[in-house]
Amino acid sequence: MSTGPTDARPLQVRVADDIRAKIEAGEYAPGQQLPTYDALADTYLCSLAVVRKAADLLKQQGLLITVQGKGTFVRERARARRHGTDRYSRSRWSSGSAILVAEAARQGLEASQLMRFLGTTPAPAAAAERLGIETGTPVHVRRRTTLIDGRPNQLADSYYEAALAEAVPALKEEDTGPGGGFARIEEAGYRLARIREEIALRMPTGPESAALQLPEGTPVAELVRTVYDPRGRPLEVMIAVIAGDMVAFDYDFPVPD
Amino acid sequence: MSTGPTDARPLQVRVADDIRAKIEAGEYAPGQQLPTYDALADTYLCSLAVVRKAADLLKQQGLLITVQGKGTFVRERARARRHGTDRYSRSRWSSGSAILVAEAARQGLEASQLMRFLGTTPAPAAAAERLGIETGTPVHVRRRTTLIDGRPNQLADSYYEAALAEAVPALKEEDTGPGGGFARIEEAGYRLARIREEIALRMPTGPESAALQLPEGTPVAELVRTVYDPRGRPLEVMIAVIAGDMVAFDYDFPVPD
DNA sequence: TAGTGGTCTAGACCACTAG
DNA sequence: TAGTGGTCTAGACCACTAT
Repeated sequence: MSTGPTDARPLQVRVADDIRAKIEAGEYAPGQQLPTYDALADTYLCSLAVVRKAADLLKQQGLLITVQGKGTFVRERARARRHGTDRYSRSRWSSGSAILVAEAARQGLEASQLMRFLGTTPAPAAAAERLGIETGTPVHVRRRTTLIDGRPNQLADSYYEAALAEAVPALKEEDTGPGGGFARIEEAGYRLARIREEIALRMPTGPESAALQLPEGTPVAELVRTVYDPRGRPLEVMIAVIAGDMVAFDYDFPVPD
Repeated sequence: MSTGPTDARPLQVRVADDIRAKIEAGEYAPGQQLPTYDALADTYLCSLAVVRKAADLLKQQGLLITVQGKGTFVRERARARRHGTDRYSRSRWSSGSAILVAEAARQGLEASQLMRFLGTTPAPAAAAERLGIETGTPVHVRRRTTLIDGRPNQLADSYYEAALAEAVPALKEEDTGPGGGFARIEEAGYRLARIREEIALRMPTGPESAALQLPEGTPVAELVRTVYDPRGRPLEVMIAVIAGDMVAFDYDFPVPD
C-alpha cells in the first residue's frame, strides 16, 4: 500500500485504493475471489470494520460484489445492450420478427420477456401527462421484465388509453404475435409516426434493485418513450427502468435547422 | 416505524425505510435538517452504528446528504438541464448566441464555462476510434467544465484532428466567439451534417466525483458526441462526463423505415 | 462443521462548524 | 466551547455456502 509520507487519508480509503489499484493492475482479475475480510484485515493491519468499509466503497463504485457465505469477488462487466433508434425500424417489426429478441440477437445476446401484469390501472402522472389525460384515468397497462442472457435488465411498463386497447385486442394478450404490439396497432388502422425518448439517471429504489438483481453501485436509466401518430396524438407511453450496467443508448440525427 | 409482526429485515434497513417514508411523506422536507445521529439512535432504540449504516443507505440512494460538523439534510433535487437535439439547431448557433448559455437561459438556468486545458494531446482510444485515426496520434483538445447555476455539472473534452485545428484557428482560442466552435468550423468551409450521441451510465471515479462536487449516490452519464460532415467524415468528437442528477436527455425522431 | 460475509453493540477519539 | 458527523477498535452473534 503506497502510503505517502503525509498520507492523511482515512485508513479505509487507503485500503480501498490499494485494492482498486490491484484490480486495475490485473492482480485481481474479473471474477476472481479476493482474500477474505479476515485475511485483508491481517494484511493491512487494521480492524475488520475498516476492511468492511473499504469493501463498501468499492462495491459502491461497482468494482466488487460480495456473496454471503462465499466470498468477495472482482465484478465482471456485464454485456450492454445497445439501444439505438434503428431498433424501431418499421421494416423490422412489420416483417414479423419479435422485435426485442431479434434486436438482441443482432447484438449476439439472448433476450426473453416475462409478463408481470396485464390489465387496467389508474394512469400514473408521468404516463397521463404524456397521453394527454387526467392522472388516475383508467388505462391499459402491460408490465414486463426483460431479460438479457438470463439476467433481468429492464422493467418496462407500457400504457395505452382504454379506447385504443379496445381497438387493438392483442394488447390485452400476453403474446402480441409477430412484430409485437406495434404491428397490431398499425393493423388496427393507426399509424406510428414519431417517437420521443426521455432519459434520466438515478439510483435504484430497493424493490428495483431487487427485481433487476443489481449489484451495489449500479445506477439505473429511466426511459420514457412516447409513440405518436402522424397528427401528434400519443398512442403509447412506455416507462422503463433499465439496469445501468447493461445498456448504452445510441442516437444518430441530422443537424437540425 | 411500522415493524410488522414477522419483520425479519435488518434493523438498519427498517430504520432507513422509516426515514425514507418520512421524507416521502414530507415530514422531512427537502433541505431540512434531520435529527442528529444521537437523537435517531435514541428514537429507534439502536446503536449509533445502525443509524450511521441506515444513513449510508439513504445517501447511496441520493436521498440524504451529510455535512461534517453541521448535520444531516434531506437532499434537494438539483435542477436538470434538458439535453435535447434542438440545441444543435443551426439557426441558433449560426445566429451568434453562445450556444451553451443561450440554451440554458431558455430553460431558466444560468450557465458558464471554465477552460481546463487547451492544446495538443495524444488521442485517447475512444476519441481516436471515432475520428478514424490511431490511438495516440496528436490531436487538439479543448477541456472545459460547464457550470449550471454555479455548480459544475459537466466535464467536456472536445477532440479535433490536428489539420482541422490548423484550418480553424479559433479552436485554439479560449473564446471561440459568437456561435462557438461550430460556427467557426462552418466559416472555414466545412459543413456539419449529422450528429451521433452515445450515452452510457456509471458511477463516478474519485476525481470526477470531486470535480463535479457530486453528492454520494449520484451516477454520471458518459456522453460521446461525434459530429460528421455530409460525406460522413468525423469533424469533432466530444467526450463528456455529466452529473446524473443535473441532466435529462430528450430525443425526438421519426419511426425509421 | 468450518468458513464466509452481514448485523449489531459500546465506546474512544478525530475533524469540522457554529456561536 | 459545544455539538455535529467521521474514523476506528474489539468483539458477539447471525445467515449463508460449501464439504
